[in-house]
Amino acid sequence: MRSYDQYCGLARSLEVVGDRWNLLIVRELLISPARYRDLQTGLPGIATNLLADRLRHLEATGVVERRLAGESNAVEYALTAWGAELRTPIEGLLRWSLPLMVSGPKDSDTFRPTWLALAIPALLDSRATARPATAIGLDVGGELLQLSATESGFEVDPHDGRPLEATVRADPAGLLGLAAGALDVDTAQALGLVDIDGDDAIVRAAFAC
Amino acid sequence: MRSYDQYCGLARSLEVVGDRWNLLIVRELLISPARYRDLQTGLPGIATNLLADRLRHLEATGVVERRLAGESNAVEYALTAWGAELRTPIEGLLRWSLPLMVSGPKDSDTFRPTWLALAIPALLDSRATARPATAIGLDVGGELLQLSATESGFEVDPHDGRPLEATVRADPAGLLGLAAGALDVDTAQALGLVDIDGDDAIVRAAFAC
DNA sequence: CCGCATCCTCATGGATACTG
DNA sequence: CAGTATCCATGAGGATGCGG
Repeated sequence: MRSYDQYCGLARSLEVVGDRWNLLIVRELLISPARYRDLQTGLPGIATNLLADRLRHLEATGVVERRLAGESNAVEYALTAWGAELRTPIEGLLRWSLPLMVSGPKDSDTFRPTWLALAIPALLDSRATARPATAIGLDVGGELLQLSATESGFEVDPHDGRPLEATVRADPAGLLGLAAGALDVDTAQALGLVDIDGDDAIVRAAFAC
Repeated sequence: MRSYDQYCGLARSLEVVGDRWNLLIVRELLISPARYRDLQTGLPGIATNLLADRLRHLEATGVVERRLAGESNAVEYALTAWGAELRTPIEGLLRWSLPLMVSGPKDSDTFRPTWLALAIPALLDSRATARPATAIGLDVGGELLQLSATESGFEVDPHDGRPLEATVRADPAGLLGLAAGALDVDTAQALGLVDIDGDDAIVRAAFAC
């Protein structure tokens, strides 16, 4: 990134994360630390030279940490504490993007259920008042995720095998609509966007907050 | 901007505002609607073909509105309601950028006092508890701005001529440090970063919230 | 003047192949 | 697996032109 040469926080932020792919790499690492190969598959379409380039830049600027993890001293990338603070502006953009998402995926779009691990909490937290202590399974695209309420907000993680109070088989766009409050459970069911297994009062409570 | 082809709100946001200069154009328009020429001077370094290109794109995507204003039917650009909602993620990036700003401006950096109209409220509001009803003058780079507390948060605008309770002549980096709480008034004065004219208790109260 | 459009050059991005 | 190297396509930057 060529410098903007402006003494402005936004310009300086963009010199660090404004280049193409940078924020999407941060997105992947906010979901979880990852290997080089994981990043390639989580970022369909990125050229390998660009990924290497961006990772070097993000490491040099203090956003990303490169470390050797595990038995085999495998290369692993993770966010630094400062890099993880990008969660807030990214959640802001996720909320802002809602009008762009309601139309659903294009045919050419790839979709990874793990991306919901950022979007659902961002949408729910922005309107949360009561927080039921709930663990709900989200079966989206065949992958089972787990929505749970914590003290600090909502979390979506890979299902860890613990018993779930209900399971929602859902279409990605429908799930976002529910999380944003743009859609209620009855309508979503009527439209065939979600299919609830178990007590749907639990699901209603979680998405009605 | 070439599409990322991902059904992810962040990716779709970036397809709208992720290209170089886009968010800086939004910054200028968050400060105030502007003419083409105003944007050129507020965005030093932008090529005129790029500015025209970006404005077309932002208009086509519904972020910016182009309208004819004033006597002479002069072309004016302003944010749409949706575009103005970018204030939240931009404020997030402004807060995130603080570690990049404490070192002060480079020699090659340009600086425009109006940029503080976004940064100061973003930094103050993130830690605001009590809000004194204060109108403080900010004399930075020779331009007089006015910091005032409203119900919804802090505002920085061009000085409108009304009486000020105090005036702070300040260095940009010092002012950001004060707003972020990284610097207190005594230290800033001792370092010669700020020079207070009038009752400095007012200034202390405003920046200590 | 203002609000762009055109032209040209050079830096960056993208796709693919290849390597320690 | 974790990247480099290479080559081509695209986009950025700067200068200039031009109608209103």
